[in-house]
Amino acid sequence: MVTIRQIAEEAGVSRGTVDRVINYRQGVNPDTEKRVREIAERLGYKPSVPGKMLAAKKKKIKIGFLVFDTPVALFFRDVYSAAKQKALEMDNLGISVKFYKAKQLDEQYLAGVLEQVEKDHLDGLILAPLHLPVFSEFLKRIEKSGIPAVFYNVDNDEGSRLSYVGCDYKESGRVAAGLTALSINNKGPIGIATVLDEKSPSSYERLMGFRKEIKKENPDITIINEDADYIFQENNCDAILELVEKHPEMKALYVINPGDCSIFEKVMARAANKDLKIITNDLLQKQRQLLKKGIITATIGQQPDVQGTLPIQMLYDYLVLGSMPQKDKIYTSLQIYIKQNL
Amino acid sequence: MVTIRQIAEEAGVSRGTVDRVINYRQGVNPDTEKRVREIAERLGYKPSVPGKMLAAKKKKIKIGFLVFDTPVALFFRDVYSAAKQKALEMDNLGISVKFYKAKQLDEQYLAGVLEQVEKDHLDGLILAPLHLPVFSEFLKRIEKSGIPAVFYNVDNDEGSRLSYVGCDYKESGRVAAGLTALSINNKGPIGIATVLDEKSPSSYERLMGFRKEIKKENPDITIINEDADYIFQENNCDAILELVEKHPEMKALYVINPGDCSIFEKVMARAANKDLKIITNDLLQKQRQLLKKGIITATIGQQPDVQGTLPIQMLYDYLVLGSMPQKDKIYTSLQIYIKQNL
DNA sequence: TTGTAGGCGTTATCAA
DNA sequence: TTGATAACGCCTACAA
Repeated sequence: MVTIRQIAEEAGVSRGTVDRVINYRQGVNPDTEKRVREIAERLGYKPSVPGKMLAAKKKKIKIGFLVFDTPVALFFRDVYSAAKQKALEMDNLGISVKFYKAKQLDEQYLAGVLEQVEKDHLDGLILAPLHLPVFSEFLKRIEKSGIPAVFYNVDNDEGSRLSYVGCDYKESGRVAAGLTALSINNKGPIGIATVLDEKSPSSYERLMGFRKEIKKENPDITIINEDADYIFQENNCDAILELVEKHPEMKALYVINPGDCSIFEKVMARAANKDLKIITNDLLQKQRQLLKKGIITATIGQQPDVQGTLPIQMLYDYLVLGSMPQKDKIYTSLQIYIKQNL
Repeated sequence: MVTIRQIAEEAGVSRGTVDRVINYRQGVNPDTEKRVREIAERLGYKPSVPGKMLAAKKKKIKIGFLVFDTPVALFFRDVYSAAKQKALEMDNLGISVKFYKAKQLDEQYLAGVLEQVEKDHLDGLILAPLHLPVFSEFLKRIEKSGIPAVFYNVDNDEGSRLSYVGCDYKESGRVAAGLTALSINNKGPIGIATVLDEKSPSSYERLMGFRKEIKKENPDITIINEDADYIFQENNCDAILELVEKHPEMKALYVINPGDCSIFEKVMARAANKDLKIITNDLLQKQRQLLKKGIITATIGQQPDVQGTLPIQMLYDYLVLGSMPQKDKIYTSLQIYIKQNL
C-alpha cells in the first residue's frame, strides 16, 4: 500500500506537491512532476479508496436521476425502487441523489422537467435519453456544460456519456428466438407482435435480432407476419387478436412490448386450448402472475435493479474515486424466466 | 450525517468514551453509557463507512479462502478466479485474502490442509464444508475458536456460520423440470442421470426437486428411471448410455452432474438423430461449447462469481463495518442458459 | 512553484 | 472510568 506520503518522502517534496502531480493540477515544475510521476509509477501507487471517500464528503456531491413515471413505462418503476435504495446508501457516504420524475412523455412537459434539471447544480446526471428532439437539445447542452452523464435503458449517440447501462436489445431478440424455438421443438408457424412502441429503437432491434436468429438457426420455423410495418401498426391490440384468429396453426407468439399486459389474457382466450406458447420481455408484476398461471411461457429480463443501481455507482466511482467505467456499454444479463425461477 | 464527535459534544464526554459505548467495550460508567446511547439513538447515529474503512487498515485483517482444485470439481475453478479478483480489490483496502487449495478430496489430505488453515491466525474463513468427518471436526473447532465463517456452495449445519452463499439445489431441480417440460412440450418419457456424486446432498436435492415438480405440473411426462438408487449407481457413464439405448422413445435427459462432460457427446452419439433434449447444470467451458453446438439444450447456472466474491464482501462487512449479513442464506440466481445467452 | 496544516470519522494508545 | 491525541490516506486553503 503506497501512499502519497511515501512518494513525497522518496521524492523529497511535500505531500501537496505529490497530490498536485497525481491529480494533474496546475503549477508544478516539469522536472519535479516527472520525478514524482516516475516514483509513483515505480512504487505502484494506487490511491486509497477510503481516503478518497473520506475526503469527498466535503464536496457535497449531487447526482440527478431522471425517471419516467407513467402508466405505459412501468418498467421504470422497478428501476426507480432499486435506485431509491441505492440513493440511501449514497446518503451515508455523503452523496445526495435527487430524483426527477417525468409523469408524461410529451415534449412540452419533458422540456419543463429538463429545465428543472439544468437549474439545480448537479455534479452528475443519470437518464434514459429517449429519441426525441427535447432530449437531443438537452444532451448537447449537458455535454457542453461538462457534466458527466450515464445513460440507462436507452442509449443515444447524440450526446457523449460516461457509459450506457441497459439491455442489448438485439441479443434480447436473439434469446427470444432461441426460447421460442425451444418451446415448439424448432418447427411450425409463429407470430410476432407488439402492443406499444411505434418502432422505438428497442423494439425494432429486438425484432431484427429475433428474425435474424430464426432465419439462421431454424429453417423449419416460419414467421407468419414478417413485415415490420405490419407489426408496428396502430391500434395493435386488435391487430394482434386478429392475427391469432386468422392463424389457428400458430404455435408461438413473441410479444415484444406487451404494454399493460392485458393482451396476454385476450390472446389466450381467442386461442383457447390451442397450446399457443407466448414469449415476451421483462418481468413486471403482471408478467410474474401470468407466468405462474401458465399463460406466458417464458420471458427475458433486463435487470431493472442493475439499471437503477449501477449508474449511481459508476458516477460515484467517477466523481469520488476518479475511475472511469470499465466499458463503454454495460449490458444487463439476458436472464430467462419461466414459471419455476421467478 | 451524525458523527461520534457530535454525540460526544452533546453528551459532554470525549470521543473515546462514545467509541467505547458504541462498540460495547469495557469500562464505561453505566450512567454515562446510558446517556450516550440515548443520544446516539436520538440523533440517529450511523457509523461512517469510509471512517471505519480507514481505521480498519491498522487491524491487518486476514481472511482465509478454501477452494478445491481437482479435476472432478471444475466448478470451483470459476469460483476461485472470481475470488482472486476480489482479493486484489481487498488488498487495496488493506485486507489480505489467503487461498488454500485442496488438490485432493480424500480425508487424510484434507486434514492436512485444514491443519494448515488453523495454524495461520485468520480473522475470518470462507469454505465449502463438504459433508465429511474431517469437516465436521474442523467446523466444531472453528466454531469454538470464534472465527467467523461463511460457507459457499455447500451448506452444513454441523457448525455455525455467518451465512451461506450458494445454490438452492431443490429449486434448481424444479427449474430443470420446467425447462425439460418446456423443451418437449409437456409430454413424453424422460430420463434422469448423473455421472459423479454418489448421492451428494446437492445432487440428491436437485433430483428431489426435479421429480416433485414434474409430478406436480406434468401429468403427461413419465420419468423412465424413478429410483434414486438406480440413478446414483456406480460406473454411471455406462449405465447412462445403456439407459439411452434401452429407451429410444426418450425425449429428454436431465443430467444432474455431468462430471467431465464427456458423457454428453457419448449420449448424443448413441441417440443419433433422435432429437433428444439434454438439460443439465452449470456453465463451465465445456458446457458452453456444447450448448453452442446444440448438443446441450439448456443448463442452469449457480453464479460461481457470486460464490467467490460475495463471501469475501460479507466477511469484510462483518469484520470492518460490523454489519451482519442480511440473510442466513443467500441463494444464487437460477439463471437459465441456452445457445443464445451464453 | 512549493510547503504546511487541518479536516474528513473512527479507533487505539497512553495518560490522567 | 475518562480524556487527549495520533494515526489511517487524501484533499485543499493558505502561506511562503
